[in-house]
Amino acid sequence: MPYDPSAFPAFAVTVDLVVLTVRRHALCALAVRRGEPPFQGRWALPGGFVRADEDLAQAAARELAEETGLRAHDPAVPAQDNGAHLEQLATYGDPKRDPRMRVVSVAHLALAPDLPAPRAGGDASNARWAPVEELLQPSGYGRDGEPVAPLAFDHAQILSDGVERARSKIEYSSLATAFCPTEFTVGELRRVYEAVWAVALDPRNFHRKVTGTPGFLVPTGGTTTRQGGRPAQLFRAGGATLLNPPMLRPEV
Amino acid sequence: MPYDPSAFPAFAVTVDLVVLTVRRHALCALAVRRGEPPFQGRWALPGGFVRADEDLAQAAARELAEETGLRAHDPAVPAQDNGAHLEQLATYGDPKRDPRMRVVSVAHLALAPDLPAPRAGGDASNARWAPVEELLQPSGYGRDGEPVAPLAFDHAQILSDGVERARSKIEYSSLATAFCPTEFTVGELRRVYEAVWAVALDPRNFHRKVTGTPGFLVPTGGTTTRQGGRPAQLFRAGGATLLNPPMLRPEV
DNA sequence: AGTGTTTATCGTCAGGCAGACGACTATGAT
DNA sequence: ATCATAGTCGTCTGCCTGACGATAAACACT
Repeated sequence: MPYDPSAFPAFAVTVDLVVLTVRRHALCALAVRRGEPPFQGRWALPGGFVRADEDLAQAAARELAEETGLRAHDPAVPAQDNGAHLEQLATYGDPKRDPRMRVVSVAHLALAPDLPAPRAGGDASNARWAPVEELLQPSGYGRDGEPVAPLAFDHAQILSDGVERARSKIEYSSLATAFCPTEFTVGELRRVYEAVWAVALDPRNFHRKVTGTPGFLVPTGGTTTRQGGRPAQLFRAGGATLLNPPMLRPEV
Repeated sequence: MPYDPSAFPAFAVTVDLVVLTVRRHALCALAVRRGEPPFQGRWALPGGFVRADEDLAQAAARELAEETGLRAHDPAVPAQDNGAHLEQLATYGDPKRDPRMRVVSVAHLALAPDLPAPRAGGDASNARWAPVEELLQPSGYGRDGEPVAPLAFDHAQILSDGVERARSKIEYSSLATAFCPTEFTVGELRRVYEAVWAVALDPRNFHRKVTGTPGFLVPTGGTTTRQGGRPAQLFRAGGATLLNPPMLRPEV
């Protein structure tokens, strides 16, 4: 298999981002409006070309920062604040996925706490958080009646894969805390699970499970009543990244 | 983000394969000897360029067939025989991973039953099954004293990721049957788990678990004594792809 | 033929964990 | 004061797992 540089076809390589957050009890993804053809005016996942001297993870972190202002968590520094979880998702390379040229896209998955407001290069009307069910419908409309689906290119497939990855990964890892602010309550964490899985969980069993798993949550000592009702203890994410035994997703 | 074709750097895109099998109670991977620089004479994972009109999965299936003669399972046809499991693993794109040029490699993971003999374009001396521990050592030597490690490029990292994927995936899926021939016994399946995880499992509890999981195994009616001892029932893989609850990997 | 070895298969028992759900606590709203 | 809301602690029951005893059916010896 010779590596003669003239013997292989040239590809463009991009990174596309599935950026997920939980807003108003719903799992939402970041979508940006396309400014030029093809799919001009349609919504798509944020993304862009990988630069010549850039690693794939670097490119994804750069795009994430450009679109949301979020810094990506360095996996080597688990106790870092104010950063989003970022991981490689999958790579999409159908020869016809972009009508103009051969583009291979390395999709990444980012999980972020609820953010003040989206921005896309400072232009708010060209970026939005939309519930994933809206984005994944064959033809979806947002609350303002504007069409938000289907997404451009194969981005519906990418988003679907990203959502499925997130849904399964919070089962056996502490990743759900990436959707929470630095300090959070057990109830807030439970509402994250309920939003991502779109199910209702028993508050008592959930409390027992997460507080009984060593290393998952560490109490900060403080309390809050920001959710109403009795004051709740505040926690922050512990060092444990794997949940064993896992949190079980209820059957249907 | 303009898509001007001159505005992006050109990449070469390859597929690399982690082909795993179980031989002589050990998890083995397919390695091929490099015929030209860089890393000439060293062992590497099989792989090659993605062609201009080819999907990534097609390219991986083609490389797999070229190197092993195996056809890849079509995931839409679960009851297919004589095919290997093939799935995308991850993508590696460090700018310096290939010293000559910018190469992005989409690694794939293939699981195959024990095969008669490896072949690399008909040249057996340039392909071999090697235990993954040998291939992953900082400097490993095969049973014949020939150095087999370290692998070329970043292939040790890719192999390590593939092995970890296989180890975790047989926990919660029926993927371990991909290492078995069409018909197999419970004991043979158990030896697959033991080889992949490098642990010893209790035959009685394992038998209870796999025969008690609906849809995992379907008896064919036949028996065999090819492992010695009391005749064992023959099974084939059932339709179930997910194991719930999962098979638990022992601690330690 | 008998004995040992190997592998397969069935059973038993105790501990751990999850689902269902009762009870109580501490806030803010009316 | 009363109610609604959310949080937290317990109890009970059933399922699953790990540890391990016992039996079954083949082959290899002697």
